[in-house]
Amino acid sequence: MHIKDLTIEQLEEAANMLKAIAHPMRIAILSYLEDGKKLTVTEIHELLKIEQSTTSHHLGILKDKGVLCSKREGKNTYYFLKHANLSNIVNCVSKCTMG
Amino acid sequence: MHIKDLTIEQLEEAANMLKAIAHPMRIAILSYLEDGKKLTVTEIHELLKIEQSTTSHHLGILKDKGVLCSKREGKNTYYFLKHANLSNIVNCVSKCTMG
DNA sequence: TAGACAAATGCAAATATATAAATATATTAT
DNA sequence: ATAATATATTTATATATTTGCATTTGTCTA
Repeated sequence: MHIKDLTIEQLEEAANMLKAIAHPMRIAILSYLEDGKKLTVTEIHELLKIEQSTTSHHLGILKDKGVLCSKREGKNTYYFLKHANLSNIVNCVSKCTMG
Repeated sequence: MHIKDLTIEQLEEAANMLKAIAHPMRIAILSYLEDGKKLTVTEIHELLKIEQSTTSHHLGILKDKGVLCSKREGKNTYYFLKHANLSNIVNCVSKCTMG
């Protein structure tokens, strides 16, 4: 199956995933979740120096659009990449901006 | 240099590129521009069956954000990928939605 | 069960985006 | 110069997104 054969629904799903990623803070979040790393909301909120609720909101968007998964452990909720190869997207677009 | 070392400006540039791509019609446009292919506005407008002005608008966004380049030849303007590896982004996200 | 900590949600204001219709500009041919 | 074709821009309306504050929900521990 080839990209050109995607239905409008599949194009929309792909667009929604990319739209979820297409935000400076959310790209930063993904960059911290490479190699199967799992981080809590608080850890990300402190790493990025943004509000807890804003962090939670961003994570919710990424989860809702199928980019991240979450797993509750006690008081904490760990977030991690749903598909390892999603790091490629961030790597690829980063490369375009870095060089 | 690693992704995590991106400045806020670079994160924003990367986000702007992804935001430009993150639209069903614009993903479809990129899928037609694989392998260095060059297409005119009219060709894309007919392939995608969307308004000419809408097509031009989408192409303008992709060009403005550094995803596409354009080259005028007579009456026609040909659009093509700025970086070949940008196809990877579309391929990657497509794979996630296809299966 | 009360208190502390972690995360998620509802809300509102500011900002950004999408679409199409109408119009404008650029290029070629007659 | 004028007409025809290809693109681009302007404009307006509708819709979506971002952010932080305040609040709520969930979980553990004393």
